[in-house]
Amino acid sequence: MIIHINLESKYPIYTQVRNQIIEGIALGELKSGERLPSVRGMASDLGINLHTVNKGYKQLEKEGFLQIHRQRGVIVAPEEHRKADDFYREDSGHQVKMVVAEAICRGVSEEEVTRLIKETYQTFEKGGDTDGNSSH
Amino acid sequence: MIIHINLESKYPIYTQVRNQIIEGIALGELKSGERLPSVRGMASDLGINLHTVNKGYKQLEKEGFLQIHRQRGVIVAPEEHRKADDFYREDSGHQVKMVVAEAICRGVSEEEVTRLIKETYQTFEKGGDTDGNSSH
DNA sequence: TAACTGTTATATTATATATATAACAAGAAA
DNA sequence: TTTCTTGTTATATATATAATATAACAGTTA
Repeated sequence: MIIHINLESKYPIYTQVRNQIIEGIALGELKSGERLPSVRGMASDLGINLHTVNKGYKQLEKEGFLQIHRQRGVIVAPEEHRKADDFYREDSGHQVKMVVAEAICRGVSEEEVTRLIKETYQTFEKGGDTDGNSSH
Repeated sequence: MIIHINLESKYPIYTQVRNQIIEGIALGELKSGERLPSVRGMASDLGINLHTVNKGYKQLEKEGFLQIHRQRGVIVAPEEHRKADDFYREDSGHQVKMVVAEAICRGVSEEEVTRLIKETYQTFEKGGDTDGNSSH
């Protein structure tokens, strides 16, 4: 999977790495048990420091998306391990709250937001999906 | 309108101020043309520095939510002035993308996300709404 | 044995956040 | 007119975060 770093982004580099790995899992490009590049390999590919990659990996591990073994490397966690927990629900609840608040302020209706959600789901799920992310 | 600052939050103080003002507008607590406390007044109320308040106000002005006049103070911008533009659409599109990606990774269905959107809209719009934020 | 793994430690640089204090200029109110 | 209030600008300081660089460590794998 290919990750693009935008040095002009308002998001820190390790967050861009984190986000794009989550997108990769959602797209089915990264499957449970699949191995990710080593921190040195990924850093070298992206032209960034290994500690920056490590910071993104560590956050993903804390959030349940990855499993890190000191010598075996980094793999995508099994689905059971990344189930929705209270931390996730609080976090996504806050994000949705702000998206909706901004939408209301800008005169964007619930139907428009719902359509955007639907379209976004489709962009993630249209392709091949062999990791059990369908039929939920 | 009452703003609460959480010094332990992962969000900077000026962002908390910004977010809660947007929530206030969405809730109808803050109406178009309504005046906000001066930077000094708000800072004093919250026990923070006036520059921190100013930073939040400035961002909201840039985003079209507020209008700032050098001597007259700060007012909520009229609805026409805070219509959805390309910057907003790109920004909210990215936020929605990440919310959906995380949801898919955690086995949360489109229907569940849609329901959360609906419930969030209701929490904002159930009360009085006299600022034209209905029927969109 | 040699190469590779994430980890830890130390150091440095740059940027972001938050505060403190002072002064400015223009509008509003007395 | 004088006084007060407004956001703004400037300067300075402190702290936290982000990113990099370099080196070494301890197991795993080849």
